[in-house]
Amino acid sequence: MTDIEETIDKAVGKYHFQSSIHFASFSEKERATFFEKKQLLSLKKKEVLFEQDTYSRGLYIVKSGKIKIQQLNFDGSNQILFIYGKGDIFGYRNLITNERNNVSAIALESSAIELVPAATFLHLLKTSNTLNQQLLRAVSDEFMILTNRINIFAQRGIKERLSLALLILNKKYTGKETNGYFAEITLSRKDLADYVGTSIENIVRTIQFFKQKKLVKTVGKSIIITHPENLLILSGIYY
Amino acid sequence: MTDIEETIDKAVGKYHFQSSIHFASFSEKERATFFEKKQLLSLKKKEVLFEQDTYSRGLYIVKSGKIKIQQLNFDGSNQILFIYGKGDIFGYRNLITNERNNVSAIALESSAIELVPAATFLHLLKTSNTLNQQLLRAVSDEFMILTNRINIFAQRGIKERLSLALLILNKKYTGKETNGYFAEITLSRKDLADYVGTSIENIVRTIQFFKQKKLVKTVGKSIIITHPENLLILSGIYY
DNA sequence: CGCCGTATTGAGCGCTCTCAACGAGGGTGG
DNA sequence: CCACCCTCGTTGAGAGCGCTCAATACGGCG
Repeated sequence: MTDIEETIDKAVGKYHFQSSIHFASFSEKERATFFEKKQLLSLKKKEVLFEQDTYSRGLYIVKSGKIKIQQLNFDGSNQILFIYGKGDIFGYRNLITNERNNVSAIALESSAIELVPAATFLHLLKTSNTLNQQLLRAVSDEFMILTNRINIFAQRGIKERLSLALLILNKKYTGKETNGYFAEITLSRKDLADYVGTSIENIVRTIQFFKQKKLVKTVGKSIIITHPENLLILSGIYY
Repeated sequence: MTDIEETIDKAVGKYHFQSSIHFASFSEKERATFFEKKQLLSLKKKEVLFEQDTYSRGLYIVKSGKIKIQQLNFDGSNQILFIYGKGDIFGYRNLITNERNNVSAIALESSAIELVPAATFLHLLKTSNTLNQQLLRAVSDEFMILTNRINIFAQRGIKERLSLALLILNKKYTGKETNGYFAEITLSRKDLADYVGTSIENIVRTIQFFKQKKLVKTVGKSIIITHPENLLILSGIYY
């Protein structure tokens, strides 16, 4: 990774997280209990993993694919809050607080998900201080990132928000199948709009603008960043 | 409290939190250790409790007064993320993650703050599973609230955001010195603007609009909600 | 009284949203 | 194989919202 790429990663890292648990620090017994009753779920594109206002079935771990976490409003508008990829862990916070989900989870592409049932998770939470400490650290970190994101949504315009969104998505969509640092972002215009918090038309126009400025290129419907350093400047999170 | 007030409280409750620890569930020894080295800080209006980019001195508990938590951007814009009042606990998340503060804390009025030093807190965190569990539950709850707020900032206009902000502030500013449910919100226009994420002029004009619609009245510089139920409808979080 | 910080009002521009129409591409059924 | 449909993306135009600059009012304090 080049210096520029590291700089970008560090700056963008304040606005998204990879939720995970270090199972290495678990005892052998804890790890065994954790995975004892796990189930493997297989989701097709657009399939719903869980619905808003339901209780969580357990803790989910993404083995492959991508899951969008979104919140639907009364007026029909929709906000995508997170996009989870391989290794990400979610769905457990509502178990801890014993509240209904305030979001839905839907597969963006074919995905394989591991489910640790609620009973297993809650039992281990009572007995394992390691798990408590790990989760506390993870959620605290994520809390900080959410505050940073509120700042962005409250203060920045669409160009800036889309710039940042694309830089985040570049990381989410990077994988061994893509060419080094630059990923092919295959999110639909609608999903992008819901992620950035604007209309589809605005997304399309802003992408055209980025193309004119040679910041990105498009291949079919997907987007590839060509000059992340300029996109970073445009995002307003770095100077 | 009337039915309407309860409805409002429930709806608005999804967008702000009262951070706290139930010391009752601590053992006598834990409680003693926790407060063993506490310090009492006294802050004047506008005095800085801690600065962005510094390490946290410890965990803060508000005994009286109000503290704003804000994040300053490169371009000079400022976002108020939270306003803490009596009983609120903060400043500890950065201790857990061992990162610098991503926000500053500044007194909105004369405030008394209890400081539990970092060493004490971190020591107890290692040994007390009760503390871990309590904090994990608190931060998980707050996480959910932040996601709800991101949705608001991403999707809603100024009228809606200010409506919600005033309803939240009404709760924060309610106290035994005020008349029942309706509080006198004394936040300055600048702070309101930084809280809602807009300009001072926009805040002033929107307040004028609210006054015309008989939703609020102003007494000097402070704002008093007169028809919270209509403000709630206007906020778009309830139908 | 004069000063300073804060609040208010006005005007104009630019951004963003909405409505509407058109284009491209993939899938399905005749 | 072609015609049709459906979904998704793109483009255009106009209205409204929100931002910025600038000027004026208000209120507390020295």
